Amino acid sequence: MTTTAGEDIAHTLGLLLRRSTRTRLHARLTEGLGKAVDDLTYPVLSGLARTGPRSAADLGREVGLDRTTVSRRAGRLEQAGLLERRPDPDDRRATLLALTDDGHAVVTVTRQRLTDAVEDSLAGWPPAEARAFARLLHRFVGQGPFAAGDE
Amino acid sequence: MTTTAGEDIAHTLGLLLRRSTRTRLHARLTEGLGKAVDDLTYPVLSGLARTGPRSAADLGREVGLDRTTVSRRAGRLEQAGLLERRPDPDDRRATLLALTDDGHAVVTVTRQRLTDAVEDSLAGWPPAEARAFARLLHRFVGQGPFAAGDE
DNA sequence: GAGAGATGCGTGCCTTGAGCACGCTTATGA
DNA sequence: TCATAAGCGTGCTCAAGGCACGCATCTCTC
Repeated sequence: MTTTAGEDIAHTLGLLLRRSTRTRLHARLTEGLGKAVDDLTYPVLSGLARTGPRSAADLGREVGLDRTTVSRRAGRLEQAGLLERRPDPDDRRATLLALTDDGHAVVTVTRQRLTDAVEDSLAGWPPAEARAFARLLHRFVGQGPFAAGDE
Repeated sequence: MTTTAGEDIAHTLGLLLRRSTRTRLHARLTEGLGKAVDDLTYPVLSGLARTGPRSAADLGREVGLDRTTVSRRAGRLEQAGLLERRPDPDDRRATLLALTDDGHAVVTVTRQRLTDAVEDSLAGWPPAEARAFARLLHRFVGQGPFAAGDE
């Protein structure tokens, strides 16, 4: 049976986005980093790594969660020593969430593990195909049905 | 700054797998299909569509959920008329979860919407690149760090 | 400079969802 | 025929999310 490229890609994306696929990958990437780093709390770490210290409300707006939810997740990471709360020097009402050195290390390790896993799976590929795939994937995700755009 | 293909792909995958990305896509694909079809219950529908009628325990094993969890999700879909419970003709203890015609329609519509969205985003691509991307993505997901393999 | 409204955060409360344990029904095998 | 296993529903408990309230601080206007 013939399929169009769109059908084929849609089907493959379905597999990729499946919950079981994601949780397996997440478990693998964060193995041994402590139980505080789970699929709920890791986005807090990586969100802070991306932008530097900021408030729970700000981070919550980005990820679509209530600020109290972010704050409680941050609390678990704080207990694990991966994150600290510091008073905002410019606003004494505000509290900034900031990664500790250990917190940065967790993000670095996790990202490196993903990169390693990807490179392992590309090991047998002709370098030109790997680069072509990287380029096409980047373009697709940037403009595809996943781009934020409208909200 | 130069990046390897692996780094680039890993970074792009990070974006793709982000929760906000997924929930936005899910909302878009299931819009107007009734509130019973959410990100928790849809996998029940698609799981049944994939294999035909089967028990909650069986489906739960596949997706890594307790049978009671699957059964309760199925209950919501049943109330919405998307799914029905039928006695297993071969085992009077067992109950099979089976899609109704409406349930099949929901899965069909959702899949079609994903295909359409993908094809829209490929509209400006040279057909050869689209086909190449489909092929490379399929290969990557099949062998990459996402493949089940070890459990 | 002072007071009113706005903004930021923590905490209590309620709802939802997940999984476990128990009990009942039906299969299976000695 | 009876003991054991297997399947399912339901009650219970726990974790997590969001809302609302209260308090502290900021900002703007007069």
